[in-house]
Amino acid sequence: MTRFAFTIHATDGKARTGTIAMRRGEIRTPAFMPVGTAATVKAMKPESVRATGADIILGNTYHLMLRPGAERVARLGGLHGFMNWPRPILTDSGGYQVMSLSELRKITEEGVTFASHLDGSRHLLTPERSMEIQRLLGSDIVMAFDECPRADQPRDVIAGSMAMSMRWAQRSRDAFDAGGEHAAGAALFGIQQGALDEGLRRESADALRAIGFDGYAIGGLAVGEGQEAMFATLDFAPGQLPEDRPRYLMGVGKPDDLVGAVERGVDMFDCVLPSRSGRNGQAFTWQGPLNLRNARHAEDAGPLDERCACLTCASYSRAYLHHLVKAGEILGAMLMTEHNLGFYQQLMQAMRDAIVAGRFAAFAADFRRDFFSGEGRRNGSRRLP
RNA sequence: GGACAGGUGGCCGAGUGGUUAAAGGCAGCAGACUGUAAAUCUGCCCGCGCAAGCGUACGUUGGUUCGAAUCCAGCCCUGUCCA
Repeated sequence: MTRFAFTIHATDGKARTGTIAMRRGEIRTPAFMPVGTAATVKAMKPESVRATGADIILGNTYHLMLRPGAERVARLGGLHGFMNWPRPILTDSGGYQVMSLSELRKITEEGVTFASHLDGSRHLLTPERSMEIQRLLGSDIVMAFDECPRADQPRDVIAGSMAMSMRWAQRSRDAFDAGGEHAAGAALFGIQQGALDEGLRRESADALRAIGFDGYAIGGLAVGEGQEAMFATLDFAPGQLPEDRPRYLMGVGKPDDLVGAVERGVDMFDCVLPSRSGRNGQAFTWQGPLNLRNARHAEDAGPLDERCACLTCASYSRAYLHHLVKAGEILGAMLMTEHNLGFYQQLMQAMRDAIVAGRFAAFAADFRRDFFSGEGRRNGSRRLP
């Protein structure tokens, strides 16, 4: 059985398309991975997530260790069976929560102590414990435990944080490798840090390369620096990482972020945006984002997007979705999430096709023209008679 | 017919002499959301004005007072109970 094999099928400029073969299934790249933090992609059944075209989803170490608990998931046979998602799962290490729950944690060289956001109880997360939790969950792609610092920190703070994350990367590697049977079937990704600084990114990449990982993530971006700064960093960061390994830009992003990042050599993405925005009434379309709460959709009988092949667009009007969203109906969140995740997967497929066809630049230009046309915001595609 | 209770901005509902264009909630109108403490959060929400400000406004009419949504009187209306 293939543990982990990344094959690049075609390249176009810096953009690449390929597949990652793993025991639980194949991942087409560039890939978008829906986020299922608490063993669920919110508002979606796993079958529906798969139907959108997702090959892999995320789970989260911090959230699952608090509830229902990693050992409990292990006793129940692992995360895949527990949540009925038989395909690959990537688990984040809890590194992001070091930032997002900053008011509830304390960092030392040993690890991070969190006060649970659920009941205030204290929990120590170390590289070793993070690896153990991800093993208990049965993760297919395990992420090294890192610190994801905010973007607005001084350079020496970023440098110190990055250096510690690299030491934690080595400890993650060692702990993962001691995982026996699980390590024989799963992959481990290292995470590059260094914020927007090319030199720090280089140091981080070299440190990770020396340790050796199955894939390399670019962390610490999309944390408030803005798209221009993120792209400026992505102009060099992917190239610092091994060319024959997948590059995963963590936590990104908006549709135009994805296109710009693929253009710069990124292979994998995850983001809560399509699922969260869906629950909050925002739909992504080829013509840009739509806020379905807006009154102008109230009598629009057309679909969210004429070009979208998702199940929501096949059967439900903007008018109906507007009603559901305004009324706070659960179905609104479900249909909107299904559309957004479907749209993201169609975007990824379109990028893969464009790379194979050797016309990625043209695709990106067309995409931006339409996405920023404002058509999506302007008016409905069809009116009630 | 009588006795109580009450009439506040689209709705519900605080306020009970001045700092009240009037709390708060809902509805409405927009905006945000990027390795998920989020089916969440933020702003606007009487009219005119960019603003300062001006004009209207707490059932209604009149009165007390320097000043009233707040006190007094008449009237109108609503609810509950009694006949």
